[in-house]
Amino acid sequence: MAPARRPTTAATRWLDPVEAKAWRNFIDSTNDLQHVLEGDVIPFGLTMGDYEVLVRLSERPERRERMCDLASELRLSPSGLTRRLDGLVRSGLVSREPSSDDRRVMLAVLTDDGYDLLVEAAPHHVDGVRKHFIDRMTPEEVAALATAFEKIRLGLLEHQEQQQQ
Amino acid sequence: MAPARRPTTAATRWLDPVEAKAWRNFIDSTNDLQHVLEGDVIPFGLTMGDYEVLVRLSERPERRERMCDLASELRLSPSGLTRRLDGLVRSGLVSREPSSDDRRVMLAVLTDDGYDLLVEAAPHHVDGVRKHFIDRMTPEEVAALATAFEKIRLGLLEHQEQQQQ
DNA sequence: CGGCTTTTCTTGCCATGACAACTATTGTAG
DNA sequence: CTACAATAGTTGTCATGGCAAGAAAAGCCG
Repeated sequence: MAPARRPTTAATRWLDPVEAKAWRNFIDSTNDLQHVLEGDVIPFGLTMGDYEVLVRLSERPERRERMCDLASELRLSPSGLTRRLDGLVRSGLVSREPSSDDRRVMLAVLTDDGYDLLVEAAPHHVDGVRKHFIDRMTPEEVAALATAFEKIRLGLLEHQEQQQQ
Repeated sequence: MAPARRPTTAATRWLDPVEAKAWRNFIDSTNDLQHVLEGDVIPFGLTMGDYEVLVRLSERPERRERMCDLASELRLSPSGLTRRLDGLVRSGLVSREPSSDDRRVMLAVLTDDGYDLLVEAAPHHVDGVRKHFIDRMTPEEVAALATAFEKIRLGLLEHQEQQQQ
């Protein structure tokens, strides 16, 4: 997005109309989508953030994962994850367990209650994803989007690795 | 996203592999993209939220807009926008001006300083959008994405209008 | 005109999450 | 083996932003 009146001296390649439309529609959709999907998990007493934690843990062997790995998957800072887990532990959906390998490490473990709630909530979440996202597109568009965002994701990953050095 | 072991009784149409990939790549990209683009405007003392305010105002006639309209464009609550403007007003990039038409209304006005800073920052932002988003895709993918997200956006808009009734 | 509702914005209070500082543990180099 | 560095997690403090309540203005209806 650019200011309405553009500097004439810039060497920047501005977005053409199609590119601008892609970008703006993407931004707006992302925002609205997050809000709408939030509504699908509220009846289960969850935020989308909570839900994401349960999903990621459910995908791990033994339904457990190191805090730092979970944090980077969820794009949360270490402290952010600590506090998110505080809430989930209070509700009994997740428990903390010290690792036997490395005594610095704390494992987040999905409890049976957490798993049951996830199984209950997931259909509603997926219905929402279908209704507002997947089923709005043609299968060709879905496929194009999958490959496009795969490239975007990998590009971002590379960029972040470079930054760390 | 679904739990790793799925309920066998569900009537939900789960996501097939391509759909799941599209969804997950979209989610992850969105998160990372926001973080990266944030970095492009930090050198100008801005957050992406601030930057968005400046952009929207710059696109309006007279570079001014009613608070409530701006809030809904930016997907911010009224109070959220009030506080965001507090910061921008303090930095002198935006000023508040009561409307002469309707004395309830407060107009947010982009100052000359705000406009100048936007003009300075925009090339860097657009470079980032190109590098990490637009230029990662083929032109066909960009076009497909523009139409796909157009439909998604309109679908969400409809849904939100229905909810309001 | 007089009251009732609606709209617009602001403020109090709260949840989320980031950064920096700190502790504890592990890895590494001399 | 001992120091030093790197890693993992928690806590204090702060900024962001949402909801509910309130104030002020506008619209509507009898």
